[in-house]
Amino acid sequence: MKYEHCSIEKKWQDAWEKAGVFHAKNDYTKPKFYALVEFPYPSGAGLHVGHPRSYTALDIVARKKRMQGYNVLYPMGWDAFGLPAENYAIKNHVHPEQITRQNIHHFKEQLTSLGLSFDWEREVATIDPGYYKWTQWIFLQMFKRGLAYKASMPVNWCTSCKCVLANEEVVNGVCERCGAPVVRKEKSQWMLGITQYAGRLVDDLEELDFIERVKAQQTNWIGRSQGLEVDFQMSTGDTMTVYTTRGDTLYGVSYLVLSPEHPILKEWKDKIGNWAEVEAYQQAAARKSDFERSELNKDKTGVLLAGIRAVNPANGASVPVFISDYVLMGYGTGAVMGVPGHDQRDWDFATKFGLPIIQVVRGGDVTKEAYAAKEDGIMVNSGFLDGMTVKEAIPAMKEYAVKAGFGKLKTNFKLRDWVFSRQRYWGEPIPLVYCEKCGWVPVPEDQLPLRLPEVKSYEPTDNGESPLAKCTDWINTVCPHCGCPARRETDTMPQWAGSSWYFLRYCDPKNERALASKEALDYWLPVDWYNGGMEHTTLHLLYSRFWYKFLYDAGVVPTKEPYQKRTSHGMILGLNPHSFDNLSPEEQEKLVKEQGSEAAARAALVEKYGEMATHPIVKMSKSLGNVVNPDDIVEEYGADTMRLYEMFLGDFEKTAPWDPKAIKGCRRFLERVWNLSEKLVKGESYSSANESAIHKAIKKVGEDADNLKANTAIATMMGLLNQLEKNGCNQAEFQTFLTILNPFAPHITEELNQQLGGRSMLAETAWPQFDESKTVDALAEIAVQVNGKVRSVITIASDADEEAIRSAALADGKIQAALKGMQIIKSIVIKKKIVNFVVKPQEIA
RNA sequence: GCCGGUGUGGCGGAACAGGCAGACGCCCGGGACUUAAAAUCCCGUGAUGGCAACAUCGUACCGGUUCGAUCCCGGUCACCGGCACCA
Repeated sequence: MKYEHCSIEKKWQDAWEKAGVFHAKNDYTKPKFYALVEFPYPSGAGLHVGHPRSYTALDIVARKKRMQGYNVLYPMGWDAFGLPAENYAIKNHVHPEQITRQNIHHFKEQLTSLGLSFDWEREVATIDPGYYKWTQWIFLQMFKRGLAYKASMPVNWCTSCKCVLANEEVVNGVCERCGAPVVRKEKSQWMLGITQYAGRLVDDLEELDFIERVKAQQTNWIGRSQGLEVDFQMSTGDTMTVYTTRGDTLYGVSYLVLSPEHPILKEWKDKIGNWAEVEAYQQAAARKSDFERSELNKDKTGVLLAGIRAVNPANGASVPVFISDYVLMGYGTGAVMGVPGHDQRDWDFATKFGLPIIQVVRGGDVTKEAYAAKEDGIMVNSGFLDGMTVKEAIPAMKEYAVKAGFGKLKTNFKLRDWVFSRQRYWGEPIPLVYCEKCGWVPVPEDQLPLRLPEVKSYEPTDNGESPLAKCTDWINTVCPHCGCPARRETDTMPQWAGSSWYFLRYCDPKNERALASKEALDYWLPVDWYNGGMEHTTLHLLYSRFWYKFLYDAGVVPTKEPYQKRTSHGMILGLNPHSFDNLSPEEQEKLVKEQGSEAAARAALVEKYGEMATHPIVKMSKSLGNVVNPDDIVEEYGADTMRLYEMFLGDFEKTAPWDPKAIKGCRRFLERVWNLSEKLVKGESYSSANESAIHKAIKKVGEDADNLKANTAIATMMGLLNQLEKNGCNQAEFQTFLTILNPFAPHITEELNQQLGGRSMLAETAWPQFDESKTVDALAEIAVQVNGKVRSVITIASDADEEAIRSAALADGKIQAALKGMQIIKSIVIKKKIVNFVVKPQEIA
């Protein structure tokens, strides 16, 4: 028989579904394991080869855990609200739901064809009213606790999506989603008070098993700094508070500088001698985008506030006051003290405006640049701080400032509150009503879900209103509180809303009375292992931790943190067909001949295709024609081959290029497994000399599967197969081999197991045990070195003692030759590993 | 600039409680089978020298610790990712 992957894979996918082997049990007495992958946005493009990398990795973990007797929850769903479907709907005049449902159907077929062991009974979609009822419910709980509030403020406005964005959605001044420029716009928006959780979101990372770069990135993004607020007496009679993390440099202050948006300026209007100039600067600053203010304008500008002076509370010195757009209103107090000797920005500003530069930490040359003092720098010109190190001076000044009454300790965060409204149609309606008398009033919980109304046009508007604003029948309602006429909120929630809690719904997806039952949440949470993309670190991952912590405080969920372990897969890239390195040898030769040299050939490619041609490995893109469609791979090689290759192509956490040739190696492996099985069926192969190799493989494959090292697990099984082919094997050994291969290549292993007379599915077979004593070979090969260089290898019983090993080494012919005329000074013997003789030439008597 | 990560054959990558560097696979070369090709199977494959046994050199670079370093320590360089006028 031939290995026909198509029929075999279909057969077993149907069999698993029929038997329901992947359904999580509602038996809360069993040990549980909750494995989670990020649910996809069901785009029209269908599955990308990147998706299965994550899904297969945790599928292997989930399948193995099931075989080990765990009650495993490995669910899948759809993050189904979102702009692409809405934009498609606008263009083609179909309802976004219709196109989204089609895409979901297609995605599900694709996922099923990969043999992923998702529990489809627990499938969820964020667009189901039965689901978004609870998204709305959570929002209302936040509203009731003051965590959702409406504020008018400058927001990020995407000029193409015609919609506001959260700070996390703006990347290098452009929209994270569509790449269009983002501008500032003053708008009234619903906000979520994530900053109230900033401290906990940093601190609680510590006890979690998250990969380092995720922790670092979140910590960075939250950006906690602990410093001091210092009050300066002003000539205007009031005080100005500045924030600093470097109180130790207070003696080095030569000016103060405020943000041009600082509200106190208005109050000082009459006292400022050059108000017209100040006002002109304010207006110029307001016109600049954030991007211009930060990226393009490192050159310092500003205006002196004529007639205003400030008094340094440390030494009584009077210093001038400026406004400059290098100071941000949104951080700290919107005012900073200028210490040009030790801060490069202040140095640039002071140099431009001819302000004094006072050195307060010894070292560097402050006439040339600011000296960024290290912790062990010594304070000078700083009164009572003189002679201290910077490290000592920081707390000393804090203590002094607090005692003297001009300072107080302050912690600041870079994290901003979450802008939560979107002016689009295809999102969850915000369940609030505005009443002239009562203000914002929640839609009563028994009226949830508040459904999206049908509209004629999904087009976003230029004036910044949601498409729902045109839907007058829906908007006009009565106040649930007083019964007066009232209007509904027309903005919708961002896509991140539904994905902030979806993993809770999987625990109990059909519950109509709660987002999930208490028992289910208590049993399944926290998620034991969550894998997802790095691009979600400061978006989805941070947002969902915040929602979860809120629900913890509200008594809904049982733990402080939602995810015990977080890993991240590297992206799958493609080969660049325009790179010299990826040309065939013939093409390379031809091009070199044409251009004269390899360097010239490379230059010609860059000339033709741009700088891109210097990168042999690039993101897959339609324009390069290097996009790989998973369906094609499944059809040609089969899902098992696809799974193996996705896992074998490199270190899971690193980016890796898809090599269309290398996948053949995985297919060959499975064909050899198939052929060996055929031999066994015919009774042509037998032997049992493989015991130790089998036990080693069970151990190694098991450990690797638990540690996201499927690549080496597969290499181990390839090595084992090489041995089984060479030695021959018996049926029991082979079936053990099939069992450990099953989580990786589930279809072919089920089929062969059945052909060999296996009565139950491997998916329901126990993961084999290994015997530690049998993983040890009776004989060990030991390298023998002389002065650190390997001169020979001896084979000796593994349990030989040091003396026996030494004697055996000394008896070896090659070693005797190497030791001739040498005197052994020292010998190192490490059992089962190595012998090293340290020698020097023998002294001649 | 700050934070995190990574540098190993022609390629993807193994090996890190310090102990034979290059597992496994791809590519490539040779052979078997075939009328032939594909597929399959066997052999070889870090570099240099040698018919060979073998020798020397090799884990980005410089230095240190050690009997012994891809691994630990100090410094340098390059690349990737994140943040960035956050005081």
